[in-house]
Amino acid sequence: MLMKIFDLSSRELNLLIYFAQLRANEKEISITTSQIADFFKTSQQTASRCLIRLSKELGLVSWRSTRKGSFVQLNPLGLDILHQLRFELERALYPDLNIITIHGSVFSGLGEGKYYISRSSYMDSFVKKLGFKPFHGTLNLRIPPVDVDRLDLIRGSWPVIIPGFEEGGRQYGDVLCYEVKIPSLTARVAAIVPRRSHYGSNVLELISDVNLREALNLEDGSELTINYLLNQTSEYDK
Amino acid sequence: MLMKIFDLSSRELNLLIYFAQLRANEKEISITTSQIADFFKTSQQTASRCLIRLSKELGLVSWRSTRKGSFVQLNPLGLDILHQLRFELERALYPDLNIITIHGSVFSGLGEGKYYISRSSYMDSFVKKLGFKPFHGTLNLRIPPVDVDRLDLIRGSWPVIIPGFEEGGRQYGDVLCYEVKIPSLTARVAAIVPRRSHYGSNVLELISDVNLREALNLEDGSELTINYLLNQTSEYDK
DNA sequence: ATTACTACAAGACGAGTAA
DNA sequence: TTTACTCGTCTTGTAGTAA
Repeated sequence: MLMKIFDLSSRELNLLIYFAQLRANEKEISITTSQIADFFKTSQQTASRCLIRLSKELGLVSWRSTRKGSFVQLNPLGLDILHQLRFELERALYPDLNIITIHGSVFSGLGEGKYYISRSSYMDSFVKKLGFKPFHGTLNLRIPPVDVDRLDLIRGSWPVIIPGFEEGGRQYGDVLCYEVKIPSLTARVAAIVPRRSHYGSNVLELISDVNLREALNLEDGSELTINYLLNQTSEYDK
Repeated sequence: MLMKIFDLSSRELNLLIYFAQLRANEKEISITTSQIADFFKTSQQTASRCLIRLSKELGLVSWRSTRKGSFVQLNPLGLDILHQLRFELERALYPDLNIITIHGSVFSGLGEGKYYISRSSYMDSFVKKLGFKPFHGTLNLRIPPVDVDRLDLIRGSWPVIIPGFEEGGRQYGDVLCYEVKIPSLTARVAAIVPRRSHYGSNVLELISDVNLREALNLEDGSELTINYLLNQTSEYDK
């Protein structure tokens, strides 16, 4: 489950930041509870308890402890919290930023997106949560490096969550959507991040109530601009 | 006094973010404690106490309450907290960012900086805290808009604090310094932000143990590049 | 409506300590 | 050395309510 920054104490939040600064999102790092306690000027017991809660209760870090020390790694949900915080902070410090524009170039995927979104359980949720029935296909966009930072900012915002399900013994995960606009197109469009917390990735899938390839006369390599509005009534506070 | 993000509870931090998103750093906003309580899914009483602590105890917001509601404005120290958080978060999410480069163009000030830094009490602190005796003058730099964002990032880091004092019935405030490097110059250099929390401002004063104008052969309008190293042993945890 | 007090409940913290 | 338990204390949140 996606978690919100409100649900964390200041110390837990700061601990996630501390771990990320030590590159604990890339690899497991070695640390002791006393080191953490020293850094936060608190007791070793509190540091230990904090670590237990972050891993067992909240699932934000992977963690194993031995008699000689602890080993910690941020997991995707933990990184997600930090990106949420970044998003809220950017909105706080730059309230004039109302729109995030990113560019992408169209490319053909393996048709996986098409297969996934056409599962009826997903389809029903799309209609219910986004208010439109997607065309049975997705448009893949590759985002240039210079725009990935802004894409991560979008990922840090609270998504429309299309819940996962199980079908035929197979697990289908939650799908995270962000409603976007394509300039001079009235159609409803949403960007899909198929797997949770793929920060730094440079691909995006678009769904729409129309066939975007036809409507915009796109082919592989075509450039496309999408806009994300920051101050739309968000599901953040629900 | 400058405050650290560790000293705030999660709710206080989130409340500052919330206020800033409502543009409470520019102008006083009208809000009720029940609205805050709803937003954070807590009680009206807790919201009230939180507000009291943020204003009376911590001095991070200006606040007046009436029988009909409250009026809140972020003060510079509150904004400062958010920039500190942004700095730590950027270091967390982009740990490869080790150096911040900003450009500036030299201009002549009114000689105020020279007057200020040559107060003996400041001078003594410079030697003690920075480890060098500044040349009796400052170099003014004007930062182009595109680099102001990075300048704010530097301002969000924990500064070397040169304490203020009183002399002849006049108050001299704390001076905040950030040690920087000028490429291909071995001299010690520090950037000064004369007044606290001037986020968004586009000027900077440099002090150094040498006369920078002479050493670099600078005149008004000359371009200068300065580097700020992120992972220098920081005073952050002191 | 509001804000914010008091009183009590729930939760967090740290000292001591076992493993 | 570690981690992490128990337990007493202190802090923080909420309900009721006054202004």
